[in-house]
Amino acid sequence: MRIGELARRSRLTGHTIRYYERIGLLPFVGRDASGHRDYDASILTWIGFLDRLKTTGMPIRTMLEYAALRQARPATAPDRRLLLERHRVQVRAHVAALREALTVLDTKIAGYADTTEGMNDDDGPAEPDDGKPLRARRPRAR
Amino acid sequence: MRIGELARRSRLTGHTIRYYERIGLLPFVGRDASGHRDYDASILTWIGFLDRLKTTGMPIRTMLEYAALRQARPATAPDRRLLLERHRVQVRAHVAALREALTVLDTKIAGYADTTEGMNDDDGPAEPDDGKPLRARRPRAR
DNA sequence: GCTTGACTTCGAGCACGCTCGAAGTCGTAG
DNA sequence: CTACGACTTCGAGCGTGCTCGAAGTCAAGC
Repeated sequence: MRIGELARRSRLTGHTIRYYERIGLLPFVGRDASGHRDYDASILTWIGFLDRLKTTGMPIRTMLEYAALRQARPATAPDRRLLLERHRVQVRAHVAALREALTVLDTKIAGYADTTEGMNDDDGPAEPDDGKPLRARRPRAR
Repeated sequence: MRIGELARRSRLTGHTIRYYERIGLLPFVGRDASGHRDYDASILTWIGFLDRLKTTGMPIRTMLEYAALRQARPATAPDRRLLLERHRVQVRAHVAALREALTVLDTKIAGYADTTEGMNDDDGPAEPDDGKPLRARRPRAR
């Protein structure tokens, strides 16, 4: 399979596939007689998994770690497992945050419920402020 | 309240607060005698709401739309409602995608379950490929 | 009077994840 | 022989959302 077909089937662009190869997310695949990338269908499984990881917000840098462990073949399984487990914790937290935010959204929308008549134009009362932070600050690693 | 205190209480940085004001996400607030921004505690409610929207992945550009409707005071309530409802649809879809990806993650991790002994080093069999796309392609508007 | 620290404005820079175009090669169809 | 379309490499550019530093002002405490 050449890059064009893989692009169609993976719903990535050729450009993105080459980019992924460049950064090491996709293996450096062999070229055919004309110098074109020649993919095995099994690559779709890997891309599919990467896509899931992407969906869950895993940064490329972490996918690279995982990919590297996979490359460094044998017994890196425990490391990979740990990596995924750690990520799962974050995803679950993210889902929880989303669900909470969704209920806020629901409430807000409900507040606009009959507002065709112009009520509730104030986006809710100012909450009594307890001085507590709105959410945890996450300083960025540098 | 000056910007420092607001920063602490909102868990934003002063820089970010000024940035938000610059782009119109926060109102242009009055300055005190020394030229310092002077905030009312009610701003925390707005920032808190923005934070929820951010959590749900709403792009700033959309928050700006909402903010603009809020400014353009009276009867924009139906528009704001519509905006939030549309966003809610997307958030729900995102949550669904996350949950699905989570089960994939669960399966993967389960596959590594007893891999302390070195089994399952292959990240799963290549799926029989049906030629169907992995997920919908979303061309970017330009 | 001087230092300190919290603020001000302004504009540049950064991290991330692509996205795209230029210029060239290759193989097949007409 | 030519045109085409699909590919190749390379490197620059972009959209998003901050992040940061420089240079200056101001008020309070010593």
